[in-house]
Amino acid sequence: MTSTERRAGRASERALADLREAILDGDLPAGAHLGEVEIAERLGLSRTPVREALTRLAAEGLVELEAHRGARVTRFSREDLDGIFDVRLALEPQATARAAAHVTAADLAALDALARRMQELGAPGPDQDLDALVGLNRDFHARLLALAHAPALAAALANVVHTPVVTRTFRTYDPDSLARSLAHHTEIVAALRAGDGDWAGAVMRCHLGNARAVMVEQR
Amino acid sequence: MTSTERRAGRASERALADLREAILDGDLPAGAHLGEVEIAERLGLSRTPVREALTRLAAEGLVELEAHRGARVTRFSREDLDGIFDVRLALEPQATARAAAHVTAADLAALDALARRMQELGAPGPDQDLDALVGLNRDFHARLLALAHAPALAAALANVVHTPVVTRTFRTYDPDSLARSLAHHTEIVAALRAGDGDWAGAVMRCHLGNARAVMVEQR
DNA sequence: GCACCCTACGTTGCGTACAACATCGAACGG
DNA sequence: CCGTTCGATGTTGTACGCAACGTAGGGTGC
Repeated sequence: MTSTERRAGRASERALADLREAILDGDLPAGAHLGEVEIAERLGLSRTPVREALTRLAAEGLVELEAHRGARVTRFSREDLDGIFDVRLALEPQATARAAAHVTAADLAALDALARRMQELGAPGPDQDLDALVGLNRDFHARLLALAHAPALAAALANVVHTPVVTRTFRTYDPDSLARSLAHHTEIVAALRAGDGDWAGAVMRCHLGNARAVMVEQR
Repeated sequence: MTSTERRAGRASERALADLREAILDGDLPAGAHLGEVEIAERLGLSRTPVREALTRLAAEGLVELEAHRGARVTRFSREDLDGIFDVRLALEPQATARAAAHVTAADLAALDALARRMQELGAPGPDQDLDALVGLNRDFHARLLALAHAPALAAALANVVHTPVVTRTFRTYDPDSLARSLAHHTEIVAALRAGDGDWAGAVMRCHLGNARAVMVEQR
């Protein structure tokens, strides 16, 4: 999600995407040790592109590098998480409000489809699939952020909101909080359709407040 | 290339610090082309650590990498600058307000010294030294940010507020704006001394508004 | 038995060589 | 004379080898 995706022939790029995906999906748990040689062999590359990928992941904050002791997937404490929500609350409502000025009919349709699908998958019952929500949620927020047309704002968020934490915790939502969260998405779409940025921003603020409560309680 | 040079610290760290300083101080102007070999030879290193430094600078947004075409110092448009101020306005006042809760007498003394020195150096007359303000200003804001004890907030700002732009523009302040700006620093110290975070945050908001006006007008 | 040192190992950090790619210039053909 | 193509050249991208560093384990001295 960084703005510097344009470099590096396939190898380094692939290592970066692969590692990021593995971390975000939880295949590499927090605190896991990442050896350069191990990763390189697993991807069929040399250490060089792997090393570059790790450097960039470290800049994003997804991994931590210790001198001569390798890389570890970053661990987040409750305080870290709280600080992250402070930043999100300061920036994401503003971004959402701005999105109202740029949103097109096609964007609305796409966001609406995502929101509705999430409500289907999140509804209690045999068809409930909390894991599938993860990707959809990421997509929804990413689209919203892009619609703000505020690159600096997006960059600030991207380097702090390490979605692995937020992403993998849908299972920890209690039924009421989950229902609220999914309803917020739908309400945001409604607000954007009405062209009311203030409304959309306010809903996002609710959305984050609700999420923060779940996260903080969980730990 | 001698073994004594290497002892000073990790090569890539030095390359990173050196390059960042050169960009922030304007020795490397915006848009300047950065060749890996050229930098490597200038620093007496191989391309490897230089390359790592460039990768990290790209993640910070200070340079842009184009595939097989090298790195360039990032150029900022007026829109970019405006977006950066949006982020600063969303985060820095909050950070300043939080600093009030953690500030110690020693911190206050250091901040006060910085603010007073800046007022001396900024005052019109033969002793005026606008260039010296640059470093002091960076230091002041960095200390303030650290006092907030909010790592996520600091990280979000660090990856967006590319001070090169802000830093080198003290010469473009008109006398009134400059006087206001320096007075704000002093007032922030006063607010912190009074333990009034709201006041401190409000001053920071003024400070940024004033700076934004200067920047936007300038371009 | 305990503490300390010292050695052996695995890891990262850096240097160097080679390959792939992009750009620019000149020669050729229309 | 202009456009196109092919080669020359410089750059970045990748692989690999060596050295430095940190760590752990065994051995020795007390």
